[in-house]
Amino acid sequence: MESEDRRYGVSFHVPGDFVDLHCFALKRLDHNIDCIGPVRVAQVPHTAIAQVMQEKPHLARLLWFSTLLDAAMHREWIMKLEQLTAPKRIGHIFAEIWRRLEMVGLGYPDGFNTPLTQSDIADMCGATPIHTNRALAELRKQGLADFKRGEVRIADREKLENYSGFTPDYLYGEGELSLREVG
Amino acid sequence: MESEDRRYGVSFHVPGDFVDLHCFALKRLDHNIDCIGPVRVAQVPHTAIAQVMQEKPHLARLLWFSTLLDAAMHREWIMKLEQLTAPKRIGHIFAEIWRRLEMVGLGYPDGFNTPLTQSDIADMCGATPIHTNRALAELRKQGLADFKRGEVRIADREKLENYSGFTPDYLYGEGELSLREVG
DNA sequence: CGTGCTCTTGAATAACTTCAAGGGCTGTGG
DNA sequence: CCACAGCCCTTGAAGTTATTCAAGAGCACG
Repeated sequence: MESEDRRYGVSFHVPGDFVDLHCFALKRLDHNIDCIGPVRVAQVPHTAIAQVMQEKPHLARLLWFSTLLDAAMHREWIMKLEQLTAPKRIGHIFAEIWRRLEMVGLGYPDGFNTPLTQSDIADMCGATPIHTNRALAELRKQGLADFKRGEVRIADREKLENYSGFTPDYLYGEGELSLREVG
Repeated sequence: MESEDRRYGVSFHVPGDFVDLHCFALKRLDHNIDCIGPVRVAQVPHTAIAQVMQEKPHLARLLWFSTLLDAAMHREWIMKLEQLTAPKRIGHIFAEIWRRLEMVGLGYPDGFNTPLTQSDIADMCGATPIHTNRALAELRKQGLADFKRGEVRIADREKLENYSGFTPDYLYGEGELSLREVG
């Protein structure tokens, strides 16, 4: 809680996400976007969004919905940071990553893989890398999650989610407004 | 960081804010809304929003903008919780409240008044009321801010904002898209 | 004139950071 | 193929920040 120039994470994206649609309406960006793993990017010019907004109200609402999803996730992160200890924060973010990867078909039955390092996780959990390392050891010891160089194995999903106070509601995964419908 | 049923705060509103526009597009609410002080409320039926969205694209974009502002504030809170110690978090939230009250003409040159108690502040800063109390004493001692039963006096704005790592960018107060233009 | 809420203080414990050092894996150049 | 550099992870120990438990003071309202 000292160093001025430490990086901090406010959210993350999985393949398929519309990245930083926010800057379309905000006009200016209040954060940076870093790539951790390899990425494939499609760009959407702002003029195209503006046109879609005008011509297809249903799609406009869908775009709006997608940014509100980001806000809902931000709120959950705020809860996480205000209420949970480091091991629980990490368990919580693991639960979120796993669910979100599954939603785009990239999860496994026993966990997931990620390009994130322990330092990256630390940045997203408001802890030092060292403390994060010890928290990970704790999760491992308790049989909740096993992180090893980007491979995360989770024996019992319910156990981990209960431990971390995670409920997937805020991901709005059931939505009839799901983005995936539009292809 | 222990008790299960503690309340936590993810944001606050000042008079004039469109409260929880999010639930229009999300359909379902992932948080509660508490009134701390006296309030005056105007309700907007969802059907009216839907109609405006369809007929006035410019207004639709304004509504969208207003929810993105909430998301930007969420991000700043995440930074605050990940990076700052309790006294700085409190200084930060004081700076934000002050600015936002000023934007609607409710601030004073030397601070602001608020119905918030120390416990409420604690809920928004992820600290216990006791620790919040000591952090407030620290701010007082350092001449940064003086909280006394809802009256907050700030001698030197710049000093407080520097101390707390606060910059008002994320409030997008200069916007040509400012909500106030529409009346 | 108490009852309840807000605020304050003290002391013991827990959570987290910082400083310091070392181990393990991977890729690269000699 | 080996040596080395660099990153990622791990561990120890001391110090700081925050929580918990406990108790009491100040103020407002009925």
